[in-house]
Amino acid sequence: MKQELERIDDEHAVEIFKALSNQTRVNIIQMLKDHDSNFSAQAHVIKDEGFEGGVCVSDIQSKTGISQSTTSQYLSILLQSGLVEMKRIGQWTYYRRNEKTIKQFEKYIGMNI
Amino acid sequence: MKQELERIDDEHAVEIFKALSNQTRVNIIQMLKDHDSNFSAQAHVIKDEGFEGGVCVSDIQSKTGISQSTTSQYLSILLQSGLVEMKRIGQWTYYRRNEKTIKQFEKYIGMNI
DNA sequence: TCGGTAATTCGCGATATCTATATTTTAATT
DNA sequence: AATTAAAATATAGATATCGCGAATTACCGA
Repeated sequence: MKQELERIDDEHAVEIFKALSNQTRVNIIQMLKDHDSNFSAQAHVIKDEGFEGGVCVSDIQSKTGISQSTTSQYLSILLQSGLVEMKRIGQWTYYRRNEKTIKQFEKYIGMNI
Repeated sequence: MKQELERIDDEHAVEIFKALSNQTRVNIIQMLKDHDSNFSAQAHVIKDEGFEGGVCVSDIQSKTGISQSTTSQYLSILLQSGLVEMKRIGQWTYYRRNEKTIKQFEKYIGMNI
């Protein structure tokens, strides 16, 4: 995954635009924002383990309505772009938003678009 | 072209992300921002005619380095998304940024991404 | 009306994206 | 070791994007 220590450059920005140029992937980013209301109670939401806000693939999949494999691929596209980060714990892979990148991206838009 | 009277919805946002998911198109948006330094003097920059900041296709084309037909297509994608607006004057078609949409887009990012 | 220049549209092959099913990998459980 | 569940990867056909050259349209000036 993209390690955006500094600011986002044009190439990285285009990669993010690509990642967001699909309605389902935008939905995923949005539902991860409200993970509490979207994945409460029974879902495999990480509360401890140092990965707050993380949601596992199958829970995301059941929300999107698309297949498991597509969900997995879409998550890896989002991961590649840096918009989300992931952590594998046991047999689950948890994804959550990477607010740092998202903030940098916002800043990029304001300054470069 | 998209007439964004109100705020941008998800569908429109995805269209804008698609428009920006290409380096050349991002370059065009950026060079139109600095139209003064990019297209000074000799260029067919509109100073009057009520379309300040407008640059014609051939001037944009010579800056991008891609073919004239591709430039034209890219501009129509940007127009469709609402990121730019255009005005035909005589045999020239002038394009300039649509700051209103861009501002709304920025706002969308901040609130919905 | 006839050229000439600007711009759009058309047609195309190459490449990429979309999204699914099937398979494999990883890890937990019994 | 066998079973089960989660997730990733492989494969594939349909569709979309990329970017070009060629053809077409639009508009000017002579």
